[in-house]
Amino acid sequence: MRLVGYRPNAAARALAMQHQGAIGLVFPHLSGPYYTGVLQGVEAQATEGGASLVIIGTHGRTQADRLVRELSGRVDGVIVMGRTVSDDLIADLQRRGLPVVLLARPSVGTADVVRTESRASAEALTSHLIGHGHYQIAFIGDPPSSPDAAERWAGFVAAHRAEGLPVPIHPVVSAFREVEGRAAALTVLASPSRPSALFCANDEIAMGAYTAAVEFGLAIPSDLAITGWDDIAVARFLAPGLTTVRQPLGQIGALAARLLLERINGTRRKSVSTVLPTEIMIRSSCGCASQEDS
Amino acid sequence: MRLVGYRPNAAARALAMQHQGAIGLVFPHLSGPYYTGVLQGVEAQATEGGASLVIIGTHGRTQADRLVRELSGRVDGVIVMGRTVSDDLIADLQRRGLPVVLLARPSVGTADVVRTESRASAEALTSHLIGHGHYQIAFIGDPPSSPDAAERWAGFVAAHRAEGLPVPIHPVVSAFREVEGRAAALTVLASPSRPSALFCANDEIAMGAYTAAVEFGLAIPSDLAITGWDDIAVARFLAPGLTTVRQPLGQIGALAARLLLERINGTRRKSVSTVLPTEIMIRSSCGCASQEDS
DNA sequence: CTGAAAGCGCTAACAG
DNA sequence: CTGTTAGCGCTTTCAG
Repeated sequence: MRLVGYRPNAAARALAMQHQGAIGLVFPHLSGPYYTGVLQGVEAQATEGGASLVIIGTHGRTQADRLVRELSGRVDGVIVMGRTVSDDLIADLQRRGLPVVLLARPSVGTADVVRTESRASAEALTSHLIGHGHYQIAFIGDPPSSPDAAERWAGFVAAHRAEGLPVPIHPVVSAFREVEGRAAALTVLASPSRPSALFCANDEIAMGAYTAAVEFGLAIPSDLAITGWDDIAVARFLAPGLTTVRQPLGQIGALAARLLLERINGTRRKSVSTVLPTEIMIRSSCGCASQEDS
Repeated sequence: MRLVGYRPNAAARALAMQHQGAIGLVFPHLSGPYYTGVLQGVEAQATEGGASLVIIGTHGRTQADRLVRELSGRVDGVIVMGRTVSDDLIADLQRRGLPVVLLARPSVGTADVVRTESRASAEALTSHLIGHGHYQIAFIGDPPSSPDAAERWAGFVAAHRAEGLPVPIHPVVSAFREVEGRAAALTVLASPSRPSALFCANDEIAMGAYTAAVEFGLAIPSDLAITGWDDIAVARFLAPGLTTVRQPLGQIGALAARLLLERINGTRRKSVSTVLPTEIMIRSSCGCASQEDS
């Protein structure tokens, strides 16, 4: 049997070997550089490891659990990002013996976890703003919707406490999107107790805040200081340059994929939890003197 | 047999039904908003149509054909973007009866094709620059590497011809990336016959050109006019606002996915070729007076 | 060491 | 209308 052009049937092989040769990635949605940055890392490592990558966005759907359960049948393991599916589902997948890696998400059972340091950086960044003389800083974001946002909020609060300032009660709610960030910033800028600085939970919110500042005729950073999070590509192109916190997006995804593949290949048995470092990128929007952007 | 918690085995089902319940997407890479914008549209329509989405980036690999051939066994149809795999492979997939949709790529056989209008817009945009008094315009991009870039170059050349200007001989080569755009712009700005305008094949190249202009101490648009392509989110945040051409990224991807699903479901038999319209977004970098960005 | 046979878990065709 | 059986194409085991 030396038939040239013979193509093995993937489904038959998968059935016989009980092995799909594919991994799954579950994310909330794909808008913005954050998720796509992580996706890049996952994609690279998946093909590197000889596995296909099946992706699914939950888009806040209520039936996300059902979709992911269905997905789980066609893959050898799953990477779950943020607040996409219930803890129950994740526990269930593990119970069925499916390797699961959690990304930017609280741990469940024995699943491997990949996170980035958020709390200490948020505290340091907030202290930095306070050091610039800001005593009224608004936090724009939505902690309940995202574990990462929750940690940034915690660090934000901690800095106020450490500096002996009144502890902020609640954030100005905004999803991680530019339009919502603009709306939230407009609201807070119109309030009687207008803050002198905005701590935005990510760079897209910060972009919206820039727009809002322009609409209010406020100069950044003299009238209003702004900080972001993620250090997306545009951060250095904003005028003035956006002070923000860089996360190694590609590395996060790559690491998650590698951990998953190790579990699938049986290379590793004990679960690991990794926290990747972040880096505060000081530019001008926080009030620091303009300098060569890096 | 009313066992609760029964999970059908996807591989067995796929084998029995000769139907994978999945579609594939082949792209060169995921960097930048263009491909991820298209991906968003594909992802949304795939889950909408009840199909899983398997993605693969070729990253300029020489073995891209092999990878995609392997992928083709696990899906019911494939969307192929740009210059990722050989025409031979595409023809081969069709021969095996696999539905194929081509995206931003010349047609092969009976495959459905989704493209955006490029040539006429490029000609109009070039004429616009000429209308601003520019007689020395450099095209930065790499036509051979991308069918879209090739069309933009063709329109660029056509405009020179139509306006009775010397016809440009060749483009300044740069991949669709910011760093390469900056390098290409630096080269051309250092040349003795420095152009007064840069027609960049996409917005990321244009961003690199902005950086290069700053490094040369050139003011945009008075010393150097710049245009881009795609209208990515940051375009309006650049200072000055970037004049560019908007493509409906999400729609492109969504349409491709729908066409593929129609073929898979057998809803449609005759092949279609769609050209989606683009829109020139005039901001300030071309030399037009600053105005409210939209 | 080579070749036949028994699943893998499902669907679809077929009897009863 | 319900219950049984024969594949789907591969891997793996077991005889020969």
